[in-house]
Amino acid sequence: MPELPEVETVANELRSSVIGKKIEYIEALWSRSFDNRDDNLLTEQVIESIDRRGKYLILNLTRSFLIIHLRMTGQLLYFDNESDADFNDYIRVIIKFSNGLLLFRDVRKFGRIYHVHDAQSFLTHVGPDALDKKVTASVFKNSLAASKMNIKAFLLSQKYISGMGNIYTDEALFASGIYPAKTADSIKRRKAENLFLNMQGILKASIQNMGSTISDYRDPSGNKGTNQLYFNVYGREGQPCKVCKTPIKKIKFAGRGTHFCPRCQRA
DNA sequence: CTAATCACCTGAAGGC
DNA sequence: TGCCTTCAGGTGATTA
Repeated sequence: MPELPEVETVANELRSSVIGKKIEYIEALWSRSFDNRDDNLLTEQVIESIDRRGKYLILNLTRSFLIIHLRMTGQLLYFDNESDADFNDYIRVIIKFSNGLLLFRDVRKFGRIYHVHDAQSFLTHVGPDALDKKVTASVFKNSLAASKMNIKAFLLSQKYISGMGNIYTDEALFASGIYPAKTADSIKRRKAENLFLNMQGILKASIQNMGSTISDYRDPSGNKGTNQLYFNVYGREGQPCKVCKTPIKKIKFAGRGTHFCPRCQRA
């Protein structure tokens, strides 16, 4: 479900609701949703600050970290009053503060909350965030030039840059006129720079729109995003391309539903 | 190194 | 109505 803009929206909302709150207890109703990598006590720890890297949320606690990945259907729902929460509605983890409540709701149970002592080493396999300032156009172009992967799989991999998912990858490739199966190292530097700018522009615009809601995504207040109103290819199979009127095609590629305009994105 | 498939889960939607 | 298949904002392991 959530890609970089949705996770960023969740992070921003959580910053305004749970920073400074003290954990009273944590309960995992579905044990696999909470990976308590050690039995360190979380009780009494305070959420000091919140970071994000790609699709990972990082809650910096007094002495350790909670790292959260929402995967496909995960939601973090915040309540000032416990009486407003429905504990039976696919709730997998309960985080109770001395004042306030954070519920991890996850229909498909793919999401995870990891309790770790070293956030950096836990995330070593995750590449720099797609909006990180150190990911410059030149860094991006060089990593493309060094890879023989198709560009769709490259952007989805999280290894070179993190945060891009199926929606924003399809949208960024359309905006750049790049065929999804094109090899990363075959994209000319001019075109690669264009892809970089489109990718960041699309991500930032979606953050402005509080992310995209297709079905499950909600922010911690239960609100949907509105960025889905501006998709050019995702979910538009058979509808006319907004640029050239050619019907948008959907194929299975890199293991995912892949939307593109056969005319604007020539092989 | 890259690519493809399965696994982890549940629910919605479409075909018959 | 009901059954069966396919698909879904993701990723990690395993197999070619």
